[in-house]
Amino acid sequence: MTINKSLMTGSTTMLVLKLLEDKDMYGYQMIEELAKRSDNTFSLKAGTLYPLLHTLEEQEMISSYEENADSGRVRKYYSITKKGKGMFAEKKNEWQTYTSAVNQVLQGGANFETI
Amino acid sequence: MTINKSLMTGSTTMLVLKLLEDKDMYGYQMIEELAKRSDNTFSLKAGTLYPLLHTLEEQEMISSYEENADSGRVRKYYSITKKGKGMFAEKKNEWQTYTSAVNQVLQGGANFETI
DNA sequence: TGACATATATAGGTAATCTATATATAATAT
DNA sequence: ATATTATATATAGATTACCTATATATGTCA
Repeated sequence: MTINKSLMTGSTTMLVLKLLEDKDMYGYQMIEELAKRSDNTFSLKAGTLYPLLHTLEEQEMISSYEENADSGRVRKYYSITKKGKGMFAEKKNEWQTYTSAVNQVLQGGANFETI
Repeated sequence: MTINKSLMTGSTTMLVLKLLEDKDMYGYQMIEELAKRSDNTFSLKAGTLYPLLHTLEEQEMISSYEENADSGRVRKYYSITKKGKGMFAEKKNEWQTYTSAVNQVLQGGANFETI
C-alpha cells in the first residue's frame, strides 16, 4: 500500500522526535528505522529529513554531535532536548485528537439513528 | 484542542466524500456537518472546500444540481458518483494503513525487547 | 437600516512534502 | 584496478493542499 505523500504532512516531526526519545540516532539511521518500524509504509526521503533536522536543531528541540563509526566514517548523531520532549508530547496529543475526530466522522452516517 | 492545519492534509477529500456517501449536501452544510461530527475539531474553511468541490466535480467524483431552499435561496447540492465511491474506498484504505503505521512507530521504542 | 448568518466563489500566500542533484567515503563486484 | 552500489549528509527548486483575505448576494433579526 503506497501512502499519499500529503497524508504524511504534519506527522513527520512527531515521528522523528519519537525515534529520538527512544535513543540518539543519525539521519540515515532514522530513515531506515522508520521504514522498519512501519513495515515499509513510510520511506522518509533524505531531502525531507535533513532540512527538518536542521530546523529542529535551530529551534533547540534536538542537539547534535559527531561520532566516529567503526567503519571510520563520521556520523552526525542527534539527541532530543527537554524542549523537544515537550514538543513531542504536544504533537502526540494533537495526533490523537485528530485521528479520533476523523474516525468519528468515518463512523457517523446515514444510519446514525439506528445505532 | 486546536489541530495543526498540516495534519488535515490528505484527509479532507476523504471526509467530504464520506459526507456525500451518507447523503447529498451543499457546501455550507458540509462545513457545519464536519464541525458537528468532529465535536468542532474540524472547521473546514470555505476557501478550502469550494475549490475542492469544483476539482472533484471536474474529475467526475461528484456531480451537482441546484435546488430551492424553503427560504427561497438557491443551493448547490452535490452527489457522489460511482467513481467517487471507488475513490472514497481507496482513500479510506490508505487512511487505515497510514494511521496504523504511525501508531506502530509510536508504540515501538527503547523497551521493545522487554515486551 | 444595520448587523449578522447563510451561501458560493476566487486570488494569492504559506508550509511541508517531494525530486533532483551534489559531494564524499566504504564495501562489493567485475 | 575499477566500476557500481550502499552509506551519509546537504541544498535548490517544484508541487500540492491547505490557509487568509476578499468579493458578492440573499435572508433574518434587532
